[in-house]
Amino acid sequence: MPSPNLDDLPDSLSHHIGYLFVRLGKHAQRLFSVEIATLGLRPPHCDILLTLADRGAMAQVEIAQLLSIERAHLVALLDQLERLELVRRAADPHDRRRHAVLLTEPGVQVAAQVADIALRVEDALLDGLPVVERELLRKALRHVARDAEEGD
Amino acid sequence: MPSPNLDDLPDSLSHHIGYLFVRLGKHAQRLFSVEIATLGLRPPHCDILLTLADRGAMAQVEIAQLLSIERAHLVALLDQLERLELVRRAADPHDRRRHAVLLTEPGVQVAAQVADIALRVEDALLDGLPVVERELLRKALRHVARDAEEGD
DNA sequence: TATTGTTATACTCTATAACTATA
DNA sequence: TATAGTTATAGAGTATAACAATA
Repeated sequence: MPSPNLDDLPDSLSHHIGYLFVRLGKHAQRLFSVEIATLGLRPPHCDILLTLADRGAMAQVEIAQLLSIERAHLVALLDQLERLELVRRAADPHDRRRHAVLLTEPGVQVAAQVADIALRVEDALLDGLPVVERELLRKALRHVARDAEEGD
Repeated sequence: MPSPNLDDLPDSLSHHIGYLFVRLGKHAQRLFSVEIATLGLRPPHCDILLTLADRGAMAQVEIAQLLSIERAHLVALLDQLERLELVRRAADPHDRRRHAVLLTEPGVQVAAQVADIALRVEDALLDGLPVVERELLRKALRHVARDAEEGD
């Protein structure tokens, strides 16, 4: 569903930074979701692929903690990625409870495509914002996101 | 579930403005949801209360369009608000298909409480950000949110 | 005993189609 | 015909509890 006109909303919403975060988060997700749907993926799949591309093999519990995905939910996501042959679960020789999850050859390539799509989406999202302000925005968002961790 | 440490994530996520929007949107929702839960409310209920406080009586279809809530979903939300006696549906004399939705006396008071909670949540969210940067952030977010409307 | 992966369950949000009563 | 409110259904995200295998 499209976003409503910002100026028709009450000021208590349209000027509220928390509301704007929620609204823009949904908008960004929507733009990104449309693009990656062509690859048969949804956002959490992409978080996993990008993380494995960066970190190499990880246990499921490690992926879950890092990405704030419930251990229980991750199971189905990895099943789907395995069915697409983008990741595989290997035995961990040191701890037979664990599965080492890693990218396959096509998984590496799709992860690169996803990173590319992410850049294009950010560009579309911030089209009207001058580059200098864009970088100030990035800095401010990272600042607030770091502060948010303290309260957890 | 708490947010993971930003710096443990791959740069493709931790520096991506779209990802930060999604992440901060969820964080803001979580903070706000905890506060309003004491009133028996969830975020969409609050959007409705604040809108009615600003606009006065509205038809359901108008609320739905303004807040990007599905007409079908709005029905249950209003049922819940009616059960809490915060809004009521009145007959529209000009069009008997329409219901004029309006705040009750307690509804007006709760809407004011919600607006107050929203301000406190924003303050908690942006605790570490200097006021000047806070206003620059608000301006940038509103800019991006307005641009987003064009693509809809 | 605690941890890893798994299954099952439930609630919210979102999206869609179809029904009714009115226009 | 089209619109307003309603009902029902389904997918996705999130949260919780409980189980088997392993540490």
